[in-house]
This record gives sequence, C-alpha cells and structure tokens, in this order.
Amino acid sequence: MTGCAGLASAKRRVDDARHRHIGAGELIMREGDTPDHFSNVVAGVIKLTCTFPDGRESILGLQLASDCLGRPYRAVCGYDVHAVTAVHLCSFPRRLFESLLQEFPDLDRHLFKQSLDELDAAREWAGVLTRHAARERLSSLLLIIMRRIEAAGCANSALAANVMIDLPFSRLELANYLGLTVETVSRQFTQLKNDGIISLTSARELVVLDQRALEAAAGA
Amino acid sequence: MTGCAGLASAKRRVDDARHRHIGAGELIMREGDTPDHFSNVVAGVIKLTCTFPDGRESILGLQLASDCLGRPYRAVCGYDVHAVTAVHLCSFPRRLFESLLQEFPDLDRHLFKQSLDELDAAREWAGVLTRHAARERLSSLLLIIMRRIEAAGCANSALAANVMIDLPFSRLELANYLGLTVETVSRQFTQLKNDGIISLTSARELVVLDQRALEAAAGA
DNA sequence: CGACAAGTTGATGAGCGTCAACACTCGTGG
DNA sequence: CCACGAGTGTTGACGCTCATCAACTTGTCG
Repeated sequence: MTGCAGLASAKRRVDDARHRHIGAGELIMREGDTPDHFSNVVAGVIKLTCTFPDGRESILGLQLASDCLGRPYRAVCGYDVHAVTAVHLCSFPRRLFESLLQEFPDLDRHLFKQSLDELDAAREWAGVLTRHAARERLSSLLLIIMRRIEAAGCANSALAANVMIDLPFSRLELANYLGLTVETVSRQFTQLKNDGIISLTSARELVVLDQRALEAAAGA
Repeated sequence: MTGCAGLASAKRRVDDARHRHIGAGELIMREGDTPDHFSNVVAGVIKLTCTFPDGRESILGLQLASDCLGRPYRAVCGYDVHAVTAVHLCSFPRRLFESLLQEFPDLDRHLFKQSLDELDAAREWAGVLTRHAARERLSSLLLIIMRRIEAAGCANSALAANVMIDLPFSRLELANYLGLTVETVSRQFTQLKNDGIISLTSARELVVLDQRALEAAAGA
C-alpha cells in the first residue's frame, strides 16, 4: 500500500498544508458545515455519524489513515464527523486543493479510485446490516477490522497465527455501528468467547483464536 | 438534471457505442466477472446483489437511469448485477472508454462526482439499516423512491399532491433490500394502509396519502 | 378453467430490546 | 492506603417484534 502517495508528494510542494491534532471524541465537522479545508488522515480513526430525532446515533462509515476528509465538487458535509481515537490530520485550503487536482491528474485519479473503494466498503457494510442475527453482524465487523489491520501491513498476520485486535470503539459505538444495543453486543462477545472463537483480554483488546469459526459465525 | 451530459456528447463522437436491451430479471454480470465494457444506464432499474451461503440474497445497491455500470481503474465486479425491470444500456469498450476519460476531463470529473453521490446514498442506506423497526425501514425506502421519482423530474410532485409510486420490486426483492422477510414487508404495507398513510391500488402500485406521516414513520 | 407464482393473513416461537442490578476500572481526595 | 464516585461493561428477567411455518387468496398465463 503506497497510501496517498500522490497527495503526499503534492504536499511537499505546498507550504500551506497544516497539521492538526485532534483529541479522542472531539467533533471535527457537523452535518451541514461547509469546511474550507480538505484533509488527509495521517493517523487515528474517524467516524461519520448521524443522529436521529429519537436520540439514537448511527455510525455510517469510518475514515482511517490515508483516507481523505472532505470532498471535491461538493462543499457541504452530509453527516457529523467525530474523532474516535486521537487523530492527526494534514489539511489543505480548499481552493488550493482543487487547483492541485487540476495540476496533478494522478492525484485526481487516486482520489477517484479511493472513493470507489469506499463505495465498495459502504455497500459491503450495507450487506452485513441486512443480515439480522447479532452474532453475524459482530463477527463480520471483527473480520473487517482484522482485514484492515492486515492491510495496514503487519506481516505476521499472514501466518494465520492468532490475531490481536485493539478495538478503537466503545461498546456503545460498536452498537451504533451494528444497529444493536450495548447489551446485545456485550452478550455476543461473551458468547464468542465461550465458544472459544475469541479471547477477551480486556474490554477493548481481544484475540481471534479461530478465524475459520469466526467466518462461519459471520455467515459468509 | 442534465444526466450524463458529458458521456452523451462523447458518445455521439464515437461509433463503437453499442445499445443493449436486457429483459427483466436477467443477469447482467456475476461477481468476479471482468467485463470488457463500460455502460451507461439509459432506462430501467438494476440491482447489485450478493448471495450468502445459506441462500439468502441481499441487495447492496441500485443503479437507475443516468448511472454508470462498471468502473474505471477496477476491472473485477464485486457483486452480482441483475436487471430488475427491462433495462436499456449504452455500452463502450473498456479501453475506448478509458481513453475517453483522459481526453475529456469533464467526463472524468462528472463520473467522480457521481460516484461520490453514490457513496452518500450507500451510507445513507446503511443508516436506514441500523434502525431496527421494520416500519421505519419500509417507510424510509418508500421516501427514498419518492425522492428519486421527484428528482427524475415530474413537476407535479412539487405540489405536495399525493404521489403515485410504481414499485419496480417484488415483495421478495423489497425484503432482500430491507433485510426483512416477505411476510413482514407485506404486514407493514397493510399497516401503513390501515393507518391511512398510503393506499395500495395493486401490489406494485401505491399512492402516498400523507407524506408527513410517512416521514414520521421513517423516524427521521 | 386449471396451474403456478406472488401476495396476504394467521399462529407460534426465538431473538433482541428494554429495564434493572451488579462488577470493573480509573481518577480524585481524604 | 483506602474510600468514594462516575463511567463503562456485564449479566439477568421479561416483553415485544419479527422470523418461521402454514393456510389461504389473488393474479397471470397457458
């Protein structure tokens, strides 16, 4: 994974790129905002959420390292954006960024490709959410997180050894992402544990003991 | 809505564009295919689905008129593609299309913008699916279809008059899209009818009598 | 008219939401 | 060092919603 290589090289040529550090839980953008900056996620986890009139919050998607925040050709933001963990951003003024896009077609193409990948991910997630069973949903999410960890490049995971996952999410966030309640999420965790599929070292730290079984539990 | 204006103008300059007509229910692409054509949807409704080992099918997304089928920078298809209604496509050989993209930056930008809109739609849909109640889900879907009908340009709907919806989907397809069963979908329809919110003239034809109430039922 | 698919309705049970009590962690202050 | 409290996670009991299975109705095409 070369990540946002085009962006990075363009960045070096531009003085105006600003680094921003954001604490865990902080609000980055609100629905309806028209941010004047375009950012690249350097580190951390970001959640895109919407809040319903009844107070429930849904997590619509995530942005991880090398993902982009904000978009060309569209100013307004369609959802709330929060930092889940501490986040490190690299920001460009909007106008500068759009001129960069014209100057560097490769950059434009890279962003296009990346947004198509995000589209795939969003649709895959919609597919997970159509599966009713709580166990299936949680297992699917764990597998997706696992894959992203692998993609991030820890070579040892290719050994099919037991993979350790450090969850960036609270139980409530998991529930909001899965369309379940905290209690149900918790119960599914202990069930997966009792079935010997995972091992919980702490609330946010777990080890996948049996990947095959986890995939079976995900129903795919 | 000018639709795929750039594509259309490019099309006129190209002999190789082929028109394809596909019957309702036919398979257009299978997951894993590497189609050698890139198509623009002229008319009809297309569903993107995936089938799970247990036989259940999920609808991941839809493509309507002016949407595109196939994508630049990625050959393999991640899901099955079926015609829901009769479909009219306008297809370009893949290589030709990719050279067109370089020749016409406007076209590239248009497709980029469109894919970002699709990303928004996919995330919005994920948000709907996190809401548990069957009534909320079906109401949300009806509203989304309504909006798309309006966007397609029937001026009279702006009058807030009763909107007629001609569903392209069977009950089973609705169920697969909503993550519910046929029976539950059917029950929700009759409940919305009994509540005076909609009126069912036939299984696939309904009138929205009270849009406000439908929005309330959607929970947003 | 008959046969098959599609849709509706009913009865029943399982799974998840809800409410409530309890356990654990962490930080603060006596 | 322990006491206390707030925040977070877990477990239990119960009710409601939706999936399941089944019967029936409607529509469509030969």
